[in-house]
Amino acid sequence: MHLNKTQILAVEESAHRLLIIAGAGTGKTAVITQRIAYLTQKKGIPSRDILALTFTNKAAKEMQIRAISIASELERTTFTTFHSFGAKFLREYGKVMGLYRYFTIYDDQDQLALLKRLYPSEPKKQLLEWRHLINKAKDYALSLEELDNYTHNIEEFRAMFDDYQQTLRANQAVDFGDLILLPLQILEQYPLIKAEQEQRWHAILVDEYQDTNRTQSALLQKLVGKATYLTVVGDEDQSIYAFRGADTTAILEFDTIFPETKMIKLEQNYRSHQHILHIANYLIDKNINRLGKRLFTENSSQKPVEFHTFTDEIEETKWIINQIKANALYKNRTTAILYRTNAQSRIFEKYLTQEQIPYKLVGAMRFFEREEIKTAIAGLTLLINPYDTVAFRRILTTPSRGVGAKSIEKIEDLQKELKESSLIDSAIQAKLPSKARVSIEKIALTYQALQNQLEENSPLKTLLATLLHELELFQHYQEKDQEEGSDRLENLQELLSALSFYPTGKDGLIAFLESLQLNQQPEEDQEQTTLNLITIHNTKGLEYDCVFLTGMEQHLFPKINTHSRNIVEELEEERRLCYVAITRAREELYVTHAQQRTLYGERRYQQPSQFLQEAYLSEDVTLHHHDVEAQNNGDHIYYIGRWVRDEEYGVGKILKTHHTRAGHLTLTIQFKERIATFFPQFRQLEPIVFDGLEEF
DNA sequence: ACAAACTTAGTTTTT
DNA sequence: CTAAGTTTGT
Repeated sequence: MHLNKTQILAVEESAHRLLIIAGAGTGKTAVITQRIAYLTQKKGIPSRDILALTFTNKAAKEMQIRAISIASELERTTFTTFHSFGAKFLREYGKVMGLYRYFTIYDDQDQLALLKRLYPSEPKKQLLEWRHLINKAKDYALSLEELDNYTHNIEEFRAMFDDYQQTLRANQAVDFGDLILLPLQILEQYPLIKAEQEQRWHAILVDEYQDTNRTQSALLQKLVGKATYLTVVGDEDQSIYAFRGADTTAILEFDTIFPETKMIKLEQNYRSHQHILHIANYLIDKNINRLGKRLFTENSSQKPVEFHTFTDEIEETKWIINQIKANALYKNRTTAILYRTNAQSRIFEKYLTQEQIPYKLVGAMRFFEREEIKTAIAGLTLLINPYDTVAFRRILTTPSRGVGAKSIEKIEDLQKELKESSLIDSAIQAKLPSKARVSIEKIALTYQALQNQLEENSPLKTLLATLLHELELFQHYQEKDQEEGSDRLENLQELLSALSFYPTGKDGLIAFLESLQLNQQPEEDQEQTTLNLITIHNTKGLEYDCVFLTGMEQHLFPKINTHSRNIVEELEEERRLCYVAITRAREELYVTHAQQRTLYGERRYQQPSQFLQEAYLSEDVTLHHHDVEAQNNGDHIYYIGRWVRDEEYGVGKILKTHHTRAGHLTLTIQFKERIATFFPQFRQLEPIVFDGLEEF
């Protein structure tokens, strides 16, 4: 691996606090992995005392593989996500917070299910808001007093929060927020554990630091001792998860949190060619809130970036697919069609299927979020966490077993009274309608048998197969598959085979469940597939030879909630998102928009995205029209003195027409309020005929 | 307790 | 337009 001068500086920096600002495609993974190797080899830090934290399991795995390929002793280094780290920490130290080793991890769905059970009559909107506030409180480590500022009904919210928290604990469950917050609280409250942890890690490296939330940042501070080498790598321009609690102040103010920080910027990009990088730089420069950097490349200029205008989304799709067909000759080339919202993938799927072109739809529905998988997981969870009411409820109600809301409430109430008794034991003792009673007894018997199997160390695969069979889940989902033509049974089969890689017994099962709850299941490599359909958010960290950035239309991208208080901040985040999209491309970039599009079953006129204007640099971009009318008339529809109506500025008169060096038309127009110059195809502009009206 | 009819709201989502 | 959620009827 050849490193440039700056990269070497970053790898060998001896400061204990190092902030590496690494722009897109500047080789940050190479730098982190090389630095880990350097720390072990030159600074004498044992490889097992190094902790590398990432946000996704994929990134952790990738980093681990690369590190080990540099130095095999790095297989002892811990590469993990913040959340897995938290989970592991809690399995070890959670006891002080009343958590047993077998606790369950609740995802967003489970959280909502729990809230819904606590407050069955509250409208969904309220529950969603509460969940949002709960997560916010945990992500930002807010005190209850601070939290009061976020809600109108303080009393009600506090009571709800208490309820929620107590139920979580009674269930022996934690949510994602707890995975970070509880370790932080343990470190705050137990100085002995803190002292132990400070010694534990001699070096900590954090990837994608721009995505840390406040709690993660606070946890990091607790793990870092004076002698710890702390290295964080990030890029504020690629922070696209603010809406989920990521807080760029962590990276922007890193040096105030950790004094005597050395900052190194990696600005040489090895991924994209010059035209692509130019427009990316030009666009992101419109953001105010950044540390500021300018990527450059020595990659020679190739094909300019192409901007394409279509009459509607069908034309857009057809053209893109033709383009892909034409380029199919190049093998080993990766291509991606990017869009802002998942719904946009549909039309591409439709036409690609029609043309029989294979593609991969990335990240639409995650494996472990599928209903049948969640049910199977619930079944297994109940086996090791007999207090998990969310899992219990799922098992009791899928398939329909004659056990309804009333019965479940009775069982849970009884369980609360009996305290130590498991939910299933409580169910046996509860007074229930006969139909429910029969179902419960069957379930109890099944669990008795499974419990035995688990203790006898039967293979987990056999165990799950028994569970699915005895609880009639195989049958249930087979029927569903026939009804709706789904592949649920197939997914269950996949789950079974995944299970065969885990050791037997409780520990194996805990490990398996945790890997599912934290989305650690291996997935195939997206970049290997030739054609990918993917949302821009999902492309972070990925790169493609050829990128189609589609649906570049105002209100679709940027997509901004008009009720929002921080429109400016949201717009900046959208701009960063666009920056991420552009910088995914290695060789070819096509940016497309349609003038009309059907959204929510309604035909709408779409204005071109403001980002088209903001990224347009005439020497790097060529413009293309696929509008039949405009092509026929050429430039003739716009001439000096002609009146036009612009969607934003209203009516105006063309003062000047001009052709750029690249041959594109610009118009200078006198509007009522101002004079403006722009490319007509970037605006919703139409020539108008006046009946002798010269005045505005 | 469950299924069928009706209403309603539509970003992005690493863990 | 659709998918998901709510209400209504058996």
